[in-house]
Amino acid sequence: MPKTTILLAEDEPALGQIIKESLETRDFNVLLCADGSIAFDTYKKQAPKLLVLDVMMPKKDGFSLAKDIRAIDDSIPIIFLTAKSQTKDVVEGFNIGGNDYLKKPFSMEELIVRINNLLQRTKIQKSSEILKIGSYAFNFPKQTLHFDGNEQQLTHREAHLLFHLVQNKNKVLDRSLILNKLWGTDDFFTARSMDVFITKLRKKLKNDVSIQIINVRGFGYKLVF
Amino acid sequence: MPKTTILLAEDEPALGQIIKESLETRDFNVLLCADGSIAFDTYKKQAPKLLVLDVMMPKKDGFSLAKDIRAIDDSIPIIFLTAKSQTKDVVEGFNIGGNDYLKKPFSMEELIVRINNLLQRTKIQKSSEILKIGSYAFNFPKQTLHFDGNEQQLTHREAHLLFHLVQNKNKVLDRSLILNKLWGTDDFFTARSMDVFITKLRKKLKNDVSIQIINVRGFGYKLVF
DNA sequence: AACCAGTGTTAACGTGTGTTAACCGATTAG
DNA sequence: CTAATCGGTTAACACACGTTAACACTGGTT
Repeated sequence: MPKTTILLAEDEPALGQIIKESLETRDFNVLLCADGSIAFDTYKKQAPKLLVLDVMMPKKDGFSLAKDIRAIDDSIPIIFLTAKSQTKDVVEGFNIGGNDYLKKPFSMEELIVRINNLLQRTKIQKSSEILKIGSYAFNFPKQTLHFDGNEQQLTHREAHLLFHLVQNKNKVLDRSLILNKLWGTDDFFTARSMDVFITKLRKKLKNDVSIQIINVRGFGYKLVF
Repeated sequence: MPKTTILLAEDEPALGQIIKESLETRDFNVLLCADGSIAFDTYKKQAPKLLVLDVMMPKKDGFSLAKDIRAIDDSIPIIFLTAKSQTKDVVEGFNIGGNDYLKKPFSMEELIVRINNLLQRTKIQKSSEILKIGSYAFNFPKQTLHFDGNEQQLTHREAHLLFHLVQNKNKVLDRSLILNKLWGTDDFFTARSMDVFITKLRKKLKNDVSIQIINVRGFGYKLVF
């Protein structure tokens, strides 16, 4: 079993090193970054499984970093570390999409417990990799849709687009967000391409009439069922 | 829209009452229980959506209670409250299957943020939220209006405007308020645009003559039925 | 190398939504 | 009574999106 990689963004070298070593004794692979902007590059290159971000850092702080990462990845668990004890910051942290929040000083054991808790949650989500969409069953890793005993195969793009729609069900999924995430750019052609895939998904989901992919003009799409 | 019910198990009456009242001002329905065994009975009878449990309580403590509830329900979010600051307890809390852990003293705002965070994660589908408007059935998430078996599709703007009218039924819905909320600005053109949508809604609701969107000159509109 | 099947992109055309404009009636202030 | 304002209604318009099909690219097979 390969080690789980954790990205740790902490500007204070001494503290960062201690946390890194502690986590490594627990069999994690730790990428220590001294600043948010370095962390962002490292994130893109190394694809860690979890982020531990200090809020106050030079150049790019933890909140700003989290915001950028959330724009392209809304499932990776994020834990904030902070010396601030104001509730305001906790609130902001959760609003950005952080999953947990630890006030300094904290004990290593507590950090480890929270890391394991979050990892387990995402593991459970992944193990129940079959998502229910109305009377359909959507197997994301296998890229299949089941309805009433029959299976249809989805393509890579179809599956990913549907996955994001499901994750944001009953919420409007922003057009440019998904374009940037799946296509990498948001221009005229990719937008038209996306329209084509929406059409394809609607066709493949038409057996259950209670499922709808609703367009919100100028914003994006909303999956409801 | 029914309120979300939260079960709060806290043996100290003064603290329990304060938390209860604070949560109630945030529009939660709170079941306050003075002990774990009472809480367990209440849980079974009332089926709350989330648990906030004090760890140290007479008769039956929070951990023991959580263990019993987890045995029959492994999805309900659990938040532990404790005066203990030992990491050992945090660890135990997560092991039992708690989702979050707050050390006393904590700020109410922080508790509320964590509650909302957990609820959002396990959000129950609001898609079954069907509002009745006279003899119409209005499904807001699906943007549909049902009357006598037939369905009409509403556009995004129509649905939102109608939603706000319904939420303020029999009350005057302020013009500029709704303009700012739906359009973002309140100028001549958006105001005329809104008039057009009022016309559209009146047309789509004309099957039931008892429904009226009444104009209050200079103020706004009132939906009555 | 030629072929094929599968996937995604581009193109072309059609449809729907929301904004703007124009014209009208109703209400109210002076 | 008259002018000014507000809202009601319809239609024209621009543009975002829907749909279909043709096209191009990829990787595998013969």
